[in-house]
Amino acid sequence: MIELIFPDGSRRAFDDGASGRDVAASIAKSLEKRALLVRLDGQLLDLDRPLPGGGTFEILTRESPDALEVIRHDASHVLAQAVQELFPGTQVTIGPAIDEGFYYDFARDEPFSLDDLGAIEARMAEIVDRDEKIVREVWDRNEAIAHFRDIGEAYKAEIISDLPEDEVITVYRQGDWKDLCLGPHLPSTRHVGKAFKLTKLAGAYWRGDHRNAQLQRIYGTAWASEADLEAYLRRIEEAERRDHRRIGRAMDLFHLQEEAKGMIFWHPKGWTLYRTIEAYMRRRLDTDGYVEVKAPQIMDRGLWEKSGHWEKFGQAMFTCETTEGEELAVKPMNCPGHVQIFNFGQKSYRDLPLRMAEFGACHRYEPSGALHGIMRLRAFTQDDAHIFCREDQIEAETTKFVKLLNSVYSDFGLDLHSVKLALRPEIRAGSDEVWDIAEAKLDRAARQAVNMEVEPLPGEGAFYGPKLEFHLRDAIGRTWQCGTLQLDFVLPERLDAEYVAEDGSKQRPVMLHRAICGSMERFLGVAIENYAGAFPLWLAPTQAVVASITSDADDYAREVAAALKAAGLRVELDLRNEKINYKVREHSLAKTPVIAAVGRREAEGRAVAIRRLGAEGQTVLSLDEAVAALAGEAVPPDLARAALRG
RNA sequence: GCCGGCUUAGCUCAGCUGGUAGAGCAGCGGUUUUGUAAACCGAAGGUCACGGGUUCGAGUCCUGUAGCCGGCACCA
Repeated sequence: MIELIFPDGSRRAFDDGASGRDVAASIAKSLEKRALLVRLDGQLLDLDRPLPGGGTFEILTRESPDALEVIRHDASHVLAQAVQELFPGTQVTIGPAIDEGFYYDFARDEPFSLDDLGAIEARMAEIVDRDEKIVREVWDRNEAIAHFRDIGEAYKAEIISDLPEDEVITVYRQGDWKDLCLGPHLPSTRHVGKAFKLTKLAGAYWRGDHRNAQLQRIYGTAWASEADLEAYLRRIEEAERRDHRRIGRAMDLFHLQEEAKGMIFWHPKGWTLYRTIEAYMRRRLDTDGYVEVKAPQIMDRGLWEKSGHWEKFGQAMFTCETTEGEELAVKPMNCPGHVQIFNFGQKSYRDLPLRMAEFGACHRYEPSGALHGIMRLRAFTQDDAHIFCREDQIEAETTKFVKLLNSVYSDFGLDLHSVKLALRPEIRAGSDEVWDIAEAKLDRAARQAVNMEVEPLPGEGAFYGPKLEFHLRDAIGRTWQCGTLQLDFVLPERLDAEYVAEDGSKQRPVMLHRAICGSMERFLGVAIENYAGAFPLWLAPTQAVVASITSDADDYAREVAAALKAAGLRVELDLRNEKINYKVREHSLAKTPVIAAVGRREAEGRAVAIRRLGAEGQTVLSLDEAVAALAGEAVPPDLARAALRG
C-alpha cells in the first residue's frame, strides 16, 4: 500500500501500482477526464505511470502552469513527429519547452522554408486529432544506442551515449513515432490542443557550440486555450509597435546607415534625450561620491598588450598605424585608461575607495550578426566607473552600487528582470581561494541589496573575476544585460596599480568595474520601448509645443513659448497655417507630452489651453500658473527628491 | 561569423504566371485663419539595395555582394 497526502492535508491509502489516473478516478470521474499529470513529492509524473511510492500528491489539470510547460513540451514532440512524417530522413535532436512556447532542432540537408510551416502545422493538428496514446517505456542503454543508430538517428544515439551510466533511459511512444525523452508527458496527443502556432525558423548549433553542425530550429508558441494564444499574438503585435527602431524613426531620434554599421547618427531630438539621461546619471554619480574623468580614445598597442586585452580581444579592436610606425588601438573599454589616472602620482589608503567614472565611448568590432538596433553596436558609450578599493571594502561598495542601480532603474520605470552571478570560468587568473572569497562576497552583497533571486551562471565569469549581471527586458521580452559589477584582481597587478597602506607598505587595490546603464545606447533603447516613446515630462525631448489656433495669436504664442523656455522647458512653437485639429493630431502622434494651444481667447485672457498626451480635452490655466506647474513637473526625479529633503 | 528571410518614392506598402512602375501619408507651390487626433487644389518625386547573367524584353527568373530582420554563436 502507498499513502498519499492531498493538498488539503487529507491522507488516503492506495494499492501498490496505482497510477495517478486511478487516484483521480477514485475521486471523481470528471477529475479523471481533466487530469493531465500528477505531482508526487514535488516531482511531475505521467498520469498513467504507476506511482513509485507515497507522499504529497496533487493532480494537475490544464489550468496549472506546470501542465502548460508539459503541453509545450508535447507540442514540440508533435512538431517532431509531423516533420518526420512529412520529411522522411530528417533527424530529430532535442526539443524543449521554453518561455511562451517550444522549439525543436532538426538535422536535414535541405533547408525548411517558411511555406513548409503551414503544412507542418496542419499535420500537427492531424496528429492531435489522432489522439495517439503517449506511452512511457524504459529501455536498456546499449539497446537504445544501437536502436537509434540503426534507424539513422545519430544525434539521439549520441545523447544517450553521453548520459551517465546509471541514468534510466526512457522512450516515449506516440503512435508509430517515438522519442528519447525524460518526460513527463500528457496522456495522449489530444491534450496538446490546437492553441499552438509555429512562429519562426532559425539556425542553431548542435549543443550550442559553433564548431558543431548547424541544425534547423523551428520555434512555436503553445497555450492552454485559444484565448490565451490570441492574447499572446496580440501582445506580440502590440510589442512590435514599441520597437525602439520603429519609434526612433517615427520620433526622428536617430538613424543608422551602411557606411557606419553598428554606429548611431543621433538626430537633435534623440541627442537631447541622450544628454538628458547623461546629465541625470552624472548627478547620480556625483552625489554618490564618484569623480569623473576622461581618458584618451586611442592608445598604444603596448598598453593593451600589457592589460591582456590584445591577446584575448585584439581581433575585435579597431586599430591603426601611423606614418611614424606607431600601432594604436581605439579603446574597446575604459579600464586601462583609468588605471593610468590612478597610477599618476601616489595614492594613499585614505583615497580609497576611489570611484572613478567616465562616459567612455568604446568601439568594438562586433560580429555582424550580433548587431541589433541601438542595443548592440560597434560604437557605444559605457556609463563606466572603476572603484579602486581594499578587499574589505568590496562588499560595502557592491551593496552601495546595487542600491544606486535600483534607484536609477526605478526612476525610469524599469523593473529588473533578473540578477545573475557569473562564476569562475575554466581559464582564469587567481587561486581558487581568492575566487571562493570573491564569489561569496558578490553573492552576499547582491542578495542583501536586491529583493530577488540571484541566478548563478557557472563558468561564465570573466577571466579576471566574477561578475554580477543586471538584466532588463525589451518590448518583446528579450532580455538585455545593462548593469554589471565585476570584481577584478588581475588588472591592478598587470598595470601596477598601488597605494600606500597605513603601515607605509605598498599594496594592490582591488578593482570593481561597474556600469548601471551598461551602454547609454542600449539603456536608451530599453527606455524607449518601456515608455513606448511616451516619455515622462522630464525626459521628453520636446516637452511642450505651443500651437497657435489663428495667426492673430502668433505674437502671444511666441510670448508663451518664451516664458516656458525661460522656465527651463524644451519648447517648440507651431505657428503653421494649419487647423488646430491637425496640429493636435501631429504632436500627439509625435508623443509630445504637452500641447499648449493659444487662440484669440487665450491671448485676450493671457491664458493657455493645456492638453496632455493621452488625455481627452484640455484645461485652461493662466500663463503664470501653466509655467509654474509645467516647470515643477519637469524637474528630474533625483532633483525633485533632493528638493523635498530640503 | 553561421542558418533562414527581407530590400520598390522621405515613410507605410501595391505591383498576378517576365511586356521597362502605382497608392496613401510626408515634403514642395497655392487657396484656406482655422477651437483640440487628418481642410482643399496642384505640380513634383523611383538607375525597383548594388553587380553579373538568362531573355527580343527583368522590379518579376538565376547568380554574386552588401545592409537589415529573426534566431544561433559571440559579448572584455
